[in-house]
Amino acid sequence: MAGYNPSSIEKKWQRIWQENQIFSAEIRPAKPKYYVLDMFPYPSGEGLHVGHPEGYTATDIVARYKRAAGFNVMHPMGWDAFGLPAEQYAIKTDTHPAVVTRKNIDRFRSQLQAIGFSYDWQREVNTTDPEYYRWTQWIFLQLYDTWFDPQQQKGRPIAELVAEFESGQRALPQSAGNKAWPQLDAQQQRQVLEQYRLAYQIEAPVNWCQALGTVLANEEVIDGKSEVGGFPVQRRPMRQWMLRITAYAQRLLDGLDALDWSESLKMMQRNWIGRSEGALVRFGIADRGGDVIVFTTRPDTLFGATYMVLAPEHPLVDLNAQNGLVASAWPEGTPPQWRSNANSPRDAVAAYQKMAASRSERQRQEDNAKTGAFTGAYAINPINKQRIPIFISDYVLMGYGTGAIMAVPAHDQRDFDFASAMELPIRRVVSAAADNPEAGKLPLESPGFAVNSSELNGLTTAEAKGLMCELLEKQSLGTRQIHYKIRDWLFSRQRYWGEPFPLIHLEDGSTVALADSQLPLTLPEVKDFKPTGTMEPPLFKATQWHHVQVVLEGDPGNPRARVVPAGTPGAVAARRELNTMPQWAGSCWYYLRYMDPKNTHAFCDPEKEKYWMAGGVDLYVGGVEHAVLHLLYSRFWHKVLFDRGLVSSPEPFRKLVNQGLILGEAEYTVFALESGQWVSAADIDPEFSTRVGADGKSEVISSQKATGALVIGKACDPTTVEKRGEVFVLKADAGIQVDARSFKMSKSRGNVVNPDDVIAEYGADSLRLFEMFMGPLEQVKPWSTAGVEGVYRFLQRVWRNLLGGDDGTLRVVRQYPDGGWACGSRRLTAAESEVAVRDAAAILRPMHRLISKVTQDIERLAFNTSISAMMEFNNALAKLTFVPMEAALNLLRVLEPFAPHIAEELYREISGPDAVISIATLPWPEFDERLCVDEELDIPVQINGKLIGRIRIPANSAEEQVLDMALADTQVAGRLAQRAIKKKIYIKGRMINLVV
RNA sequence: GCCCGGGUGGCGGAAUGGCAGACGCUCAGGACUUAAAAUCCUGUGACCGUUUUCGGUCGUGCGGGUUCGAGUCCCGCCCCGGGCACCA
Repeated sequence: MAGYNPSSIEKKWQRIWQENQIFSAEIRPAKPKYYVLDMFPYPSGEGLHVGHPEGYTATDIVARYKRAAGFNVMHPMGWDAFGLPAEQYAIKTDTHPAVVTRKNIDRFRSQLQAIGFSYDWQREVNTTDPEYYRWTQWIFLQLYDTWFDPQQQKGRPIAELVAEFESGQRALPQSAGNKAWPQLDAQQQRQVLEQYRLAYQIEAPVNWCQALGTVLANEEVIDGKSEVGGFPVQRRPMRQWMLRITAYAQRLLDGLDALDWSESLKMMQRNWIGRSEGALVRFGIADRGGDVIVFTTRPDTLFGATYMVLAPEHPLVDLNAQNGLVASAWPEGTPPQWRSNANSPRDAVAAYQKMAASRSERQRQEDNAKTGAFTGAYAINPINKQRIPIFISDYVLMGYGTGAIMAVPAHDQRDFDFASAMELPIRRVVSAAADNPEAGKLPLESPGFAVNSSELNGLTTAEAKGLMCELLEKQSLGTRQIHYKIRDWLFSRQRYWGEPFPLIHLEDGSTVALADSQLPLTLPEVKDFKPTGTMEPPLFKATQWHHVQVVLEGDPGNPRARVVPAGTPGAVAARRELNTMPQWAGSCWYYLRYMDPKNTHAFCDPEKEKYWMAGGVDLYVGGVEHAVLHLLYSRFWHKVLFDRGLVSSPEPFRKLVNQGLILGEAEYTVFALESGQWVSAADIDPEFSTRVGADGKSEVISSQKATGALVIGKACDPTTVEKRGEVFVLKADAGIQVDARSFKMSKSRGNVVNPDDVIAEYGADSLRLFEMFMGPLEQVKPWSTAGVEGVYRFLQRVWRNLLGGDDGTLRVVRQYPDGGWACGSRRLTAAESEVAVRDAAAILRPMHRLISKVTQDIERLAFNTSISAMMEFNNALAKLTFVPMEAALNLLRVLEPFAPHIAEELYREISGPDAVISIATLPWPEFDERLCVDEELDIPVQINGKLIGRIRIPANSAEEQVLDMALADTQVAGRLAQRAIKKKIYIKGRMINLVV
């Protein structure tokens, strides 16, 4: 029998699985379902990297294990294929994005298939397929047709809102101008409804990225730059589509509690939603009337409010507005430090607004110094009627709360800093608890007891908050308020490669949903899909597609539009929406489509949804980078679908695990000046940057701390360094510290590992095995080529253990009913049979232990220790002369989820004509708890917690017997001498401790 | 600054409060070989003593505590990674 040669067996088995549909999932009501899901990839032009197969292998192991354990498993894969990178590439190479996308998908699919994942490929989905995005559009229309009822905390159909308006059960909004519903015309009714829909359009400042030619969601902007490409992003007013995710903020927050997700991930979502409890407080404007409303989380400190601050963009300080509060002359007695060398408040405010507008988010963050301008206006503190000055400052953000604050410098660091700069009064209203080490200091931000606060005095901070809210509410000066940081989701993009919105704009300015029968609304085939260079989307150029004739159907206040040929009676001219949806749209619901991917009547058959989604997806694995984007968006969509009765579970993903990043191979970097003289890593600036050196290899550049001289770091051979204490140093010069770490894989570093290369050299099974053997799934870990060789050697040993002894013979033996033993077709001699019996007895208990260990470890996703257990068992097999068939089959059965190709091949070889078509169809082996422990155990004996010796006992010995044996042991007896034993402790099967 | 993770040999890591370092890598020595590779065997936390069998001491970031017993639990620090951050 030839040795282990992965390339000759892997393709073969992939074909057999495919041809026999081994992994197809159909509803089998008798079996419990198990839905195991991967985050589907964005098929980039780069192809797979080793990070993809990490999570995919983990889910594949669980899928294969669960199938064997009697579950009906759904394990699908698909493509998240709309989006910017493909479009950017298409523009650069002047290829249609559809062509680029198709090519990338084909590449990804063949790469994934080469790894041998047990996907049900008949369920493959592709977000750019019109038959898929037809339902993305349809679900968007459900959002468009839903309003959020705050009383019921639930999304309801627009028709129910109309009914409530009609019956007068619900009051119309103020914008309806005191009219009743039937008095409004159709256009007015549509406008009222727009204010309630979960999908709505507004003209508002948005994140515009000139380089990408599109707007971006808040979540896609990091430090004022686009997440994709790192281009600058500006705030600009534009008409945009928004999704009212804020309505679901509380539901999204509450839903997290019951989910089996990591605490850190839940925390990220909680932070993003950003709930804070406080109050809205109304401050009257002095001498002028009107008021300013602020949001505060510390209503208890209202007596300490000594001034107010508005954001520079606040409407009340808009110098062009009618109702602005900025004074035209400095009030009498304005101190010079408030005047900022300006002739009037108007000048000061104008100058400050200009300065603030020119500062980027980044600059604002980096510079924490407090600046501002006095508006010349005063407000009245509603609780003590004090006159307090009103300032503007960019430390107050228009985007949070009301864009205005009451400043309490004694109990807020920022207010304290501003008050110090402007010489404003600071009034302590909270006294710290006695044990608080910060007691004497200001500002005091921690809770304590109210002081200088009239009727609040003596109350704890929590009590004072409550009482203040009551006082405010009684006098109509304010209300309790829960505020969320999360903003509505900006949902439109000015790009070509996305789902078109199924919406029609009428000439009267109202917007109407397209009729369901007209879905999918496909992207027009255009030659020129490039950004227009203006703020108009590329679809603007598809004039024919863009201008249409429609007829309206249904309730005139809430109609649907059908595009008809020109000249159709009743048709009116209209335009299509030209924006497209963002990349996240398709991934918001793909896990639902897998259940019924070819359905042309619904996004998913309700019966199938009920079966597969009961309790949600059972296991979802993917990268942590989607913590607040995809995972929040799809929870939102899911909850809307749930409210509308379209899905049966309130949360989509019951258990979620983030796989850890895989870093490049560990590198040792030694630093030197340009002269070549070594510099210790301890003596250089820890801020590195990288570049490509003259020899084409990547270099690290930094500077020498003492002199500032340029220092160049180059990779050095691990054999030239050694560890001294905490650090690595050069063997040649122990004074020179070397930087030792692993870097994120990147093209520029040249440390990217391509799975194709690993498969070509070691096979898919070794790739899978190593990815799992590296360490815990969720942990960040460095790649190691030597490690891949390690698992490859393990697989070779398994192969040789079963198929080739040292002399090249089959080593697997089986016993016939007549009691005789055979190795293949050869009967064993009497002497050999005796050996076989002994081997079978020797391996019995290790075999049960193996099954037990692997079973439990897969359940807790501890794949690395499962593999260790298999290695140990295989090492035990190597010590035998013969390998009993049962031991071999069980090893292969538990190996199959991890390394399926070799398991299949060996199974076929050793079981000959009895073999079933695939080992994957065999049930998972059972183990006997009693056979998992050895018959005799070595038990360590300690005296006062110190190891003295060990005794050998029968496994099921009673405590008393064991202790007697311990005391009888000569080693122990000698140590004990005649000291009295105070306490005897026996932990069953573990150890003995004698306390003297 | 706030909130999560995490710190165990040369490296990746293992260990329901019960023999720390499983398993793998690396390295060293040996066997096989004309030789090399591959393979197999042995050893591989540090220090000390015998320098061969063997024996001893220390050891899970640091300092304390609980416990018969702590890598594991509690308190206080240090360091690393990640997230959020002028969010009122």
